Amino acid sequence: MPSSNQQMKFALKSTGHSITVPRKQLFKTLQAHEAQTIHELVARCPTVDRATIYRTIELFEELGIVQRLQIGWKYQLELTDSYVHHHHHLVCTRCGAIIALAEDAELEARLITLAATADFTASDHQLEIRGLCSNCH
Amino acid sequence: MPSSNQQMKFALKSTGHSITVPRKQLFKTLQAHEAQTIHELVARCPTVDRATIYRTIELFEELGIVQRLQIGWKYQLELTDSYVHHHHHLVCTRCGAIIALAEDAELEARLITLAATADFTASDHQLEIRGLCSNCH
DNA sequence: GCAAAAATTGCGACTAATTTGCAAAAATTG
DNA sequence: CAATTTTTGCAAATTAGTCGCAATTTTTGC
Repeated sequence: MPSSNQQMKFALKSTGHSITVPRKQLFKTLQAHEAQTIHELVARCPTVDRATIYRTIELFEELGIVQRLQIGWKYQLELTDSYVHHHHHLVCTRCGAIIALAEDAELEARLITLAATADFTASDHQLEIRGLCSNCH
Repeated sequence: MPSSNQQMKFALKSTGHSITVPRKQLFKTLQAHEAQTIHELVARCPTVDRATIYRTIELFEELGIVQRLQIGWKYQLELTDSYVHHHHHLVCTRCGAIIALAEDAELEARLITLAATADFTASDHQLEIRGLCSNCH
């Protein structure tokens, strides 16, 4: 099984892109956190220029490596299902915690079926559940 | 049953806010479209100042009247479940169409159960399914 | 309805976020 | 390794979002 690192390199190579230091750096940072804002990413990669970060995120999105989530006021970035285990998010509306929720076969199956009723071929999805976490009950 | 218009007015009044022309205007525009970016909203409400739009959206979010979705590159605004029937979104990755998908009891029930297993009290959720619409198959 | 009080808006200035052009640097090719 | 192609960093330019404040609109209590 290819490591997600090799997978990322293949995604770049196979589409004619180079494997560069900033790209590896950003990928590593993305792996290190469940979800993060662009601002956090910029802060965590001090050696990479802001413009490069924007450009790389855009490329990673096109290649299906990262996706954006709207959680609260600003969007957050995280690796897609191809790079981390598919999961959903529990967002505590009181303390702001973001908790990963493992995928559930029953739920996923229902999704596909539903989409199909609208003659829609689902390839991917994203679910956010808001509420109160155990600490904030 | 109160019209969603009356509901919006009550939400403002009961929290000590005024009912103003710009607020009614924005609400009406939000009702007229499934989801729209701030930019579209600004363009569709030429008589309302940009700053007022941002302030109103912020207020509407606090009052639970609108919510943001991250679809594609920029966030989109839409009325919350209290104002339009609860639903989810099918987003076509080819043509960009956003299709509303009616809620499904089985799905909703599963969500609550899942959240509960993480000792999380769900109050609200948002689901986006990406894929290809019937026209783009 | 009307005048006073309170809340909101529009405007202009301002700060933050994102994009772009381009020469220099790094990666890829053979 | 030299030539070619792709990226990067930097600075400048846009675009998005915020803020202070005087003018205007809403609301309140007759």
